[in-house]
Amino acid sequence: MSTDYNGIPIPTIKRLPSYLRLLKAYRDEGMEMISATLLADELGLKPIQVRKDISCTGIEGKPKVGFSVNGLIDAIVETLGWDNATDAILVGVGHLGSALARYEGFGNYGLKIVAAFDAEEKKWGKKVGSVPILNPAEMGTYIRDNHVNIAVIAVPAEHAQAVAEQVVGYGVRAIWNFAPKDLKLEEDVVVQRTDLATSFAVLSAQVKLRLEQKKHRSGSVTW
Amino acid sequence: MSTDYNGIPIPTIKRLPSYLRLLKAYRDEGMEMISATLLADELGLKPIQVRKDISCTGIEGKPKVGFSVNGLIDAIVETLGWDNATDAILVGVGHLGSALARYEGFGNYGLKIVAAFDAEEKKWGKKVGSVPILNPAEMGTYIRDNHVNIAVIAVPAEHAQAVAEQVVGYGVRAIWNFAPKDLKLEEDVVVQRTDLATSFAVLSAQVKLRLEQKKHRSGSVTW
DNA sequence: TAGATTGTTAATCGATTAACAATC
DNA sequence: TAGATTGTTAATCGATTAACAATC
Repeated sequence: MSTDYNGIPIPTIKRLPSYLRLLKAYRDEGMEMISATLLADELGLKPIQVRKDISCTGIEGKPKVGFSVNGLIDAIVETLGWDNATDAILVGVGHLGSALARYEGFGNYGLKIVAAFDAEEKKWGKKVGSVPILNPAEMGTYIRDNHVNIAVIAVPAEHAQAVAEQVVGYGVRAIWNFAPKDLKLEEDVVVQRTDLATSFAVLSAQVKLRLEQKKHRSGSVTW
Repeated sequence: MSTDYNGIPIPTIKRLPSYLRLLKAYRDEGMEMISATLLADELGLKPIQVRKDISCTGIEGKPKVGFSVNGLIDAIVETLGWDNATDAILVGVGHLGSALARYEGFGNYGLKIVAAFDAEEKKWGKKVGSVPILNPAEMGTYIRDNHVNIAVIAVPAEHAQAVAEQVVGYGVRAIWNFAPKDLKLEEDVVVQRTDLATSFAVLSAQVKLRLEQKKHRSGSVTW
């Protein structure tokens, strides 16, 4: 009975949104079936990897034909839990927070930012995009009354930990953290950090590596 | 001679910025030596992993004492190639692009956005933060004259591929792509995608898994 | 039918983790 | 000295990839 199921591999989960985007584009072009081979080619992946990923969604294909585009779309959406929209609050309406509040793509992910909170009094009562900005003092009431489970944190790094603890105290179970700060929270709170530094680190390290390789090569033989 | 060196493991690279942030904070508090144990504890990692990561930077520690805080900071900065600032251009000054242009943290990563380009004529000549917004027609000249190697792309998904090809044509060697689109480019162009969908996918999948586990548990035995 | 594509099982690869000797 | 911490070498774990039979 101790299945100890850890869900779908995280690398697979990270690729699912790319499949989904592509599939929706193909669907809009009227395509009904699609092969893993084509998806792989389009995304620069190996067909076998795409098939493995797809198998995680529980969808089965037909040899020689491929997979149902609509079937795959539904399966991925369901696998990611993007089928029913989840309400979330945003904390911190600075430059980044504003951009997030105005971002229209969240609907595709089943995410809806229903309210924003900011420490600056002059913002209270205003809106960012279609999202009302409220006084943080109302946060607890809001979270409890609206059964909000997810908080998007876009406050300065030095306030992130405190804000996180606060919203968790009010009942939030998952945090999407845009502040450059590693949060320490109870085990059972899901935290996902989206960090520009981390992302850029991979880019710069690769650029550096390329430069060194080029140097090495030109230093030895030219071919 | 065929070392076939692939550089530092990507998971390690992704953790380096967290170490760096923490180390800088400790340095500012006057700490001179730090142990992998403490770093690990602070970030919720295992000491052995921190030691392995640190060893990738080439820094050596002293048994019982730990590592030099300043030495580690320098080594990480150097490993990531964040030691000398790189000029980059930003393409696309929408909500997200504006937030990126105004972001003050890039200095810490050795990244400097020196110019922005946007298709909207009314933005030309204006500034976003301290970054001038220019006519995309000038992009080629700008990139070549200023030897720009990195482009940050924050245009709508449907234009991302075309913009990427364009800047690469002008000499850009690395692209930080914020558009929800997988770019197909020559092998030797470094591309890093920072995608809200991907990030959120991991969060939602984990939330979904937790809910299912909770359901299972309450369905069977309570313990 | 022949050939492309699927799904499964096994092999490989790389990162994490464990064990432990070296050392300040 | 004793004990904490390092660095290395080996074991484990998990994801990717390969091989191949099944099938439309």
